[in-house]
Amino acid sequence: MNLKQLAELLDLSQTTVSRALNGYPEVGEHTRRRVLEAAQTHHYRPNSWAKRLATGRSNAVAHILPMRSEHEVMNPVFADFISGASAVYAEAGFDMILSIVDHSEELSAYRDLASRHSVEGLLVHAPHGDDPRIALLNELGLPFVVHGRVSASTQAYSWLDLDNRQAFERGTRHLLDLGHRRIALLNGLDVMDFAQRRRSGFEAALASRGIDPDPDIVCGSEMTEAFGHSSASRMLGHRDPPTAFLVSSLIIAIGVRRACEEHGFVLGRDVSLVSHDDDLGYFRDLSGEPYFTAIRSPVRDHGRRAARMLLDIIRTGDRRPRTELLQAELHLGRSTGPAPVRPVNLARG
Amino acid sequence: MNLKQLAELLDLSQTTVSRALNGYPEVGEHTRRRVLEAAQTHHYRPNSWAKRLATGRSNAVAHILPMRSEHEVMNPVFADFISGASAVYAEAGFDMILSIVDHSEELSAYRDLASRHSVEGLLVHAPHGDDPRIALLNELGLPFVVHGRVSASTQAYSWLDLDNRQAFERGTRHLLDLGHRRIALLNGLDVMDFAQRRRSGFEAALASRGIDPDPDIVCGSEMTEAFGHSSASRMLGHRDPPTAFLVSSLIIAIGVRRACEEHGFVLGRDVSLVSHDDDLGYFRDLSGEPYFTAIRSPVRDHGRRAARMLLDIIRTGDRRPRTELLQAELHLGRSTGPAPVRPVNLARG
DNA sequence: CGCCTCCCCCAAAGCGCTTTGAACATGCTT
DNA sequence: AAGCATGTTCAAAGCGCTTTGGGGGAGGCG
Repeated sequence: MNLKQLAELLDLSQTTVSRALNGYPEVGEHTRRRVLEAAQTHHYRPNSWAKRLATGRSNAVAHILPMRSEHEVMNPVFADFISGASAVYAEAGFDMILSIVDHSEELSAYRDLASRHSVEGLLVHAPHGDDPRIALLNELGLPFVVHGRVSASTQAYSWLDLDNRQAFERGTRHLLDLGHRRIALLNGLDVMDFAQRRRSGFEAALASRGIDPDPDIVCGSEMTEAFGHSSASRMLGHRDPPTAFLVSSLIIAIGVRRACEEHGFVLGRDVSLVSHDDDLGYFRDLSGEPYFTAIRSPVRDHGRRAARMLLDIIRTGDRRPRTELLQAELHLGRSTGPAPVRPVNLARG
Repeated sequence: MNLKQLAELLDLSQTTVSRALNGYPEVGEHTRRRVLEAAQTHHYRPNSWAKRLATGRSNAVAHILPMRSEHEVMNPVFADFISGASAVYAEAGFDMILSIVDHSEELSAYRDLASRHSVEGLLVHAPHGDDPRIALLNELGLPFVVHGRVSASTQAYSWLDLDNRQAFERGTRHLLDLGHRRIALLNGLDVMDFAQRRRSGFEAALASRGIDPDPDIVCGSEMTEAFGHSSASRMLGHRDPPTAFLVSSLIIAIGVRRACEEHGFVLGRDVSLVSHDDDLGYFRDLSGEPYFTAIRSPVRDHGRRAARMLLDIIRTGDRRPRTELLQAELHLGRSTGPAPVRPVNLARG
C-alpha cells in the first residue's frame, strides 16, 4: 500500500493525504480523520527512502566504532552506551545504524558515509589521544558528537565525556588517605584518550603528596580479565609490591582479585582495590554494600545524553559545539581498607 | 556532486554514467575509464536513498533486540555477535541498523519495519521458548534469521543456534564423570529458549545416571555476577551443599567464585565449576591453561555465520528456511576436579 | 449582486537514481 | 548497394514521497 493507492482509495489527491498524515494545517478536520483512519486500517507506512529522498532528511544517525584488529575486544561499555542512545533515537523516530570500521579504512569509510548522505549525524566512539578523525569530520561538515575527547585536537567539536582525570585523581586520593603509598595503576590502552586522562589524574594525586609514580607498577592494555590477573600477579611478586590497585574497569578488577586470591591476599585487608565501574547491568549488585570500591559512571545514561546532544545539533541546525563533562561518584565497597603496616625498609617515599 | 552534474561535466547522459559506474557491459572501455576517473576525483558517491528508491533494494538489515524493562541487562554476548555480523555486512555493502525494541511495542515495531520498507531482512535476538515473533514475521514476509530457536513454534523459519542441550549435557556428564552427584545449575532466565534447552540437557545427563534434579539447587535469572554470588552462597550454606556448579555464563561463574572464596572453598578442589563461555574477548586468556573449565562457543563467529545466512536468503531470493546447529567445545581448565570425599550420610544417590 | 478572503483541495514538478526502449554509428555479409 | 548484427549512447519513464503554485467553492463584506 503506497500513497497513491491510499489516495485513490479515499478519492483524494496524494497531496491532501500526505498533508493530512504529516499534520499540516491546510486540510479539513473531517478529511484528516478519514485519512488517518484509512491509513490505520490499511497499515499504511510511508516508504522511508522515498520520504528521505523527497525531504532530504534521513532520520538516521550512525554510531561508529573503530576496530584495529579482527580480534580486538569489544568493550562491554559499548553495548550499554548504545542501548541508552537507542531509546532516545527510537523516541525521535530516528534509525541508528551501527558501523564497526576497520582502522585502516577509517578515512574512506567516513567520506563514504558523508557523501552517500545516508545519515544526518555521527556518534564517534573510542577516540585516541591524537585522533585524526576530528579534523576529517569537521572537514566533511556532517554533525557529530564524540563520546570522549581528543586531547591533542585544537579544533572545536561536540563531545560528552566523563571527567576521567578528576575521577582517577579522586580514586587515588582515597587510597592515599587510607595510608597507601605504593599504588599500582592498571589502565586501558595507552593510546586511548580516556586512559591518558586517567593516568594524569592518578599522577596528579600522587604528586600532591610528593610521590613519584613507579613505572614498574603502572601499565595499560586492552581491559581484559587476563590483563588484570597477570599484571597483578607480577606486581605482587615484586620486591616492593603495591599495597593498592587502581584499575580502569571492573573486568580488570576481577582479574586482580583472582591474582590476590592466588597469592593468599584478602582484598580490603591485605591489598586494596579501587576500580572504575561503568555501572554495567551484569555487575550491578543491589543488595547491600558493593564488593568493589569504585568510581562509578552510569554509561547507559551517558548514551542517552550523547544521543540527545546529537539530535539537538541536527534539529536546531545550530552547529556550535556542545560539550558535557560528567562527574563520577566514588562508591565505597569492601575492597579498600587502611594500608597494612609494613617494615619501614620496604616502604617508599 | 550528483549524477546529473557528473554527466554534464563528462558530456554524457546519466544513463551511460550510471551504467559505467555499476559495471554494466554496454559501455565502451574508454568511456568507462573516463567516468570512473571523474567520479574518483570529484568524490562522487551515489545518494543512497535515491538508489534504494530506484532499485527497490535497501542494502540494509536490522538487528532486533527485545528489551523487557528499561533496566534490563545488556547481554555481553550481544556486542560480540554484532561485531562479527557487522564485518560481513560491511563487506557486502549492507548497512546494519540496530533496533532495541520495548517488549510492549514489539508487534507494532515489527510491522513498522516491514511496511516502511527500510530494511531487506531482520536478525532476531533473544527468542523466548514460545516467542510470538516467529508467526508475526512469517506473516510479514520479510526475510529473517533467528539467533536461537523457538521450541514451541510449529512454523518453519531460519535459525542459527548453538546446540545448548548437547553442550550442557556434556558439561554435566563431565562433572558426573569426576564423581560429582550433587550438581547445581545456575541458568539464564527461565523464559529464554536457550535456558530451557540447557536445562533439559542438564536433566538428561543426570537422568542417565539415575539422579533426580533437586529444585533447591537449580535456578535461573538474568545472568549477573550478583546472581551467581547470591545463589551460590545460599546453596553452599544448604544442609546438603552441591559439590559442583554448572553455570550459564562466565559472569555468573565470577559470582560463584566470589561466593566460594568467602566460604573458604577452593575452586577445582573443594568445589567444581563448569561454565558456559561465549568466548568473549575480555575473558579470553591466551596464556596457558584456562582458569575456568568451560563449554565454549565462539559467538563472534556465530554472528558472522548468521549474517551470511541472512544475506544469502536476501540475495538468492530463495525463501526456504536454512538452519545451522553449532557444537560447543568443552575446554578443561582449573575449576574442576574430582568430587571431594564426604561423610556417607551427606552423600546422596 | 459583485468582490474578496478563507478554507480545502489538487495537478504537477521535483528529489537522484535505475532501467527500458530506441537510435545511431560501424563493420560485416550477401 | 542493401541488409544485418554489434557495439555504444541517449531520452524518458519510473521509484514513492513532499512541496510549490494555483484553483474552486463557501461565506462575509460593501
